[in-house]
Amino acid sequence: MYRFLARLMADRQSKSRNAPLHETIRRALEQEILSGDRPPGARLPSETELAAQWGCARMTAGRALNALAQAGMVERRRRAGTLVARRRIQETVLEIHDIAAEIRARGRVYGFRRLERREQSADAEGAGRLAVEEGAPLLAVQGIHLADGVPHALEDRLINLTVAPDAAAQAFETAPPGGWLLDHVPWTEAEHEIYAAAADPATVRHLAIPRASPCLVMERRTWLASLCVTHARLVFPADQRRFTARLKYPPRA
Amino acid sequence: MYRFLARLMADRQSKSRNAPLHETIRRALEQEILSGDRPPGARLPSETELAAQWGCARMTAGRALNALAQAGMVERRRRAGTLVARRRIQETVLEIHDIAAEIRARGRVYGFRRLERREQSADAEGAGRLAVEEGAPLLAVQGIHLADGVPHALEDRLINLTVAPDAAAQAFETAPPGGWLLDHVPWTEAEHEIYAAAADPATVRHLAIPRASPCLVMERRTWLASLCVTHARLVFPADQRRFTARLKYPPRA
DNA sequence: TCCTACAATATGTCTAGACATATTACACTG
DNA sequence: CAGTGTAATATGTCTAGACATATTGTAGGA
Repeated sequence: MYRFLARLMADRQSKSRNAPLHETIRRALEQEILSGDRPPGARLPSETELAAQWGCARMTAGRALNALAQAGMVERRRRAGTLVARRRIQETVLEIHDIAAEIRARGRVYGFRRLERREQSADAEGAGRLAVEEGAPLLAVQGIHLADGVPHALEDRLINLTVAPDAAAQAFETAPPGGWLLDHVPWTEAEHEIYAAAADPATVRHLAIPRASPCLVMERRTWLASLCVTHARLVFPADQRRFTARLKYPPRA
Repeated sequence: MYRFLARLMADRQSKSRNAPLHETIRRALEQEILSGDRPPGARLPSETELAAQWGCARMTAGRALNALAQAGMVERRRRAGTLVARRRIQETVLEIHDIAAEIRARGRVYGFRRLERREQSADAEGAGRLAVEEGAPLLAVQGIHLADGVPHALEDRLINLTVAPDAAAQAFETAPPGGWLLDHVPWTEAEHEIYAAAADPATVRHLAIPRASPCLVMERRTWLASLCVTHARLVFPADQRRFTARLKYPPRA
């Protein structure tokens, strides 16, 4: 009833005339929080109060508050109300692309050269990297990613053949295992680790870089439910790769 | 009407008896997508169809679909319907905490020692780092973060005094600028950059590490609307820091 | 044949209710 | 004074409608 009234009120108070009401309310609250009017720990109006203020249904107000909660800006607790969040984890979104895509995006020609391929039973190291029992069948692949024919990264990969038996039929001679795995083996979880390290002798040789020069290492472990599918260690010479991330959301001012 | 009926149906089909219906529907659809039953590009049932299938209101079905859309698993377009997403950017969430918090979380004592503090006009380098005009008033602070008294990271920071004039009154002798800024200057956006580099002579001296040893560098730029508030460069010896990230969401199987 | 108008469709937004449930404040009791 | 039971409160979930709007397929016209 009187739907147009709520819309009118919204229009009067918002800059962008076409934004939906819940978005307008969300922005208004966000503004109050960012400006410092509502410091951390402060209580926002209840859904009922907001609904009255904006002349809308409770659900519309709730939607705005839920959006803020999902962004981590506020915390909602029954009976206690909606509180401006205290803890400010800087949650940042890192977009990790395929190496091939990354190289091509920079206008360079991508290539892959396999160094080694070995089917084996998991030794202690392999078992640890893949979180499987010792003796489980593994496929170990080592290769180099090339940009314009120049070594760009060294890849050291283990594949759990119990989970991905089809991988045993692949040579991975000129195409890296990463792409094939993505296309053929489903996964539900992934862990990434990024750190710096000095190049070890093998890396120095394969990437043709100075002895002990700094490298950026990325390790990725992929899971299908509770089973580890694959573990990859990618070593980039320091000047070849950096990770950039934009903020996901302003947690507070 | 017959609210209990929808609940009954939901209970029959879901494992966790107490999950809300929209969550149950979301999980069911997610399952179909992850299992490959609905490959990328495939169409999910429309809200109306889902509502009929589950015996619920259209809004409840829509909520489930919206959750999937927000997670990037599906794409929703009017008239076209809800399609399983194609593009698979590996969006990973990196949680970047305060250094002090990070150190204390490992049960070590945190400390900070200021090395240098200089108010100055932006030179070419500073102007570039803060994206301000040359000559703008800046505050440059250099210091060391300590864990149990041992150097843990070298911080090199620039603060835009035009945006954060109060910073000029701070000494930052034993407390790093980062914490103060977070508490006193609002910001709306942040950029992070992570890369490896060899330690330069100054870093070697301050951190007491071997010459040219590998370091992990994090640069952070913080913005308030369109104005850059501060730029920080944190240099960690390779063994002192690594970034770990968990997958945000399974983009697909 | 190409272009346009129109109808069908699916999502987007919103309402005004309802009951469910966790949490808190407070009064009451031992 | 400490513990307990209870009522109030705010969120959580859901319904059965409504109108809005973007997009697509199709039929008809130039």
